[in-house]
Amino acid sequence: MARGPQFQPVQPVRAYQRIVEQVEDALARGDLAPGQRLPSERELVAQFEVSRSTVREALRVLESNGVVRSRPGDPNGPELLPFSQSGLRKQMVRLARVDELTLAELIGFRMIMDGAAIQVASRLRTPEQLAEMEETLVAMRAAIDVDFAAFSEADLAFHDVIARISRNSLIQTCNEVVRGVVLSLISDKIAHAPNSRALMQESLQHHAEVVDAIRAGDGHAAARIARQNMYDYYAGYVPDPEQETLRALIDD
Amino acid sequence: MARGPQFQPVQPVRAYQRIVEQVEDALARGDLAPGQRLPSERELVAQFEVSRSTVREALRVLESNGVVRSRPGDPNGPELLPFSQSGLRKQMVRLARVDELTLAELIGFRMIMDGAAIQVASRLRTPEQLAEMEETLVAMRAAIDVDFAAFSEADLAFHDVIARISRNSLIQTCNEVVRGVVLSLISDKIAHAPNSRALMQESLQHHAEVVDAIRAGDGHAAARIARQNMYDYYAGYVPDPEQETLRALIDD
DNA sequence: CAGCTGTGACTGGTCTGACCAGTGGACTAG
DNA sequence: CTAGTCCACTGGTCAGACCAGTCACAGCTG
Repeated sequence: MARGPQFQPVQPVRAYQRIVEQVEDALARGDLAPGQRLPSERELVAQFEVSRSTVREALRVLESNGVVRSRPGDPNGPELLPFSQSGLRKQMVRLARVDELTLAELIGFRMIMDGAAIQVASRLRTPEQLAEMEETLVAMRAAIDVDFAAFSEADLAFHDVIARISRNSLIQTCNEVVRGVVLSLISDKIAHAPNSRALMQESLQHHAEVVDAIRAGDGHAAARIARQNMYDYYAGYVPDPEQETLRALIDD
Repeated sequence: MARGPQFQPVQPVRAYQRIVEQVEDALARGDLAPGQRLPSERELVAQFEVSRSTVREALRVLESNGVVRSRPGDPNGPELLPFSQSGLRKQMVRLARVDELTLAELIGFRMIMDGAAIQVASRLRTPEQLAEMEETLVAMRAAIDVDFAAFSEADLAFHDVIARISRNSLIQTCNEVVRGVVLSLISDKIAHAPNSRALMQESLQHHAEVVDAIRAGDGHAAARIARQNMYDYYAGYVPDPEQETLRALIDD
């Protein structure tokens, strides 16, 4: 069993892929920057010396990856977009939809992420950021009198602040994405629950306790309360056997 | 300020986008499954009643998202792929390349996720699964004498077992993806470090301690050791100011 | 002079039709 | 039943065309 050179499977490189690579490389090198424009399709045809179909396929790929945006009629050509996490978000949504994640997995994930973020935040937060958190609490209280959508939005703002304080945008993105998926699965049930107002009030109460713990600098307690809150909030929609797995996440 | 109906900005929907949507929806609904084949491009032209350019642009988008793969000459048509992490990875790498994600964020994310998974695993693990973990330790020890790549692979197997025990495939996937991204960023430096062998040995030692703690049922300690290990392993590659943020993650 | 408007060059979106190299299943010869 | 040949069909690429829409600008209006 002589161990020869490690050959790689070779697949043909399509013309449009090379265009994509060239654009992305130029972007990574800084030769192109977000906000700038790409030449028009017909101009690219001339520069790359390929047909318009090929150029367009490359542009479609770039567009789907959130690198550029083409608008018909724009004389300035396709726009190079600022880097955003929307592509990452799209992929995660796909993961959630295709991989048949259970609600329990999604909620468990959030319990972990949100708990961790809160724990870190309670250590790193400045007084100003604490005040910011308290403002979002006020907004949540006001939103209860509007409707569930408003409350949900205010809740999102709260978690946003937390994630920002924890200085980890990856946590923030993952949290937002998973939160969105969870809500898309069960927001109807929650909104139409007869006791939805009571649920919101309880959730607000829990959030306030979290902030109290953060103010006291007890990240441990803050995280635990947050996980408990999430469990109380969502566990009812999870099948019994999986509830136990979730309960294992509450304590630490 | 009458609050009328909430209008949304309307952007034209391209024909190829609708094709992408239809395919993805069919996939999400289960009407299409990975492994199956899509009709040939010319057949799709007939079904969607659009031109081949449009069909092809849709296929390029799907291909770039990791949904299908087209091979020239294949009479069976484009293949529907199982979900893979490559899309997620690609997006993260993209963000990491332009500093939208820092190494510290990626590592912090792993510390949290891996720690949480280990904590849950120490509660849910069966004796058989504990044995499985110990096997991966043996494999890691053996791999030290081969090279860094082998060690890295064995390390991956360890974390795989952990994630599986924690019964949360979302954690598992995220962990693997981020791990891959981190390695792609710094594996060179680690592999060529003069003390790479010592690093591997130390890492193995830490892993063994984690397993010990899991065996003892002390998930708390296990998670802490795991985070400490990850910090020791990677912190050297992180700029000083961000190291502090990471240290905040170690304790709980 | 400022402001509005009409116009036209040009954009991206889509379509048609064509050619090529390569694939793989069916068919054939052994 | 196997080994080899062949060809229908595939995806990749190209060329050229039309359309609706956009934006910059020239020219008109006040």
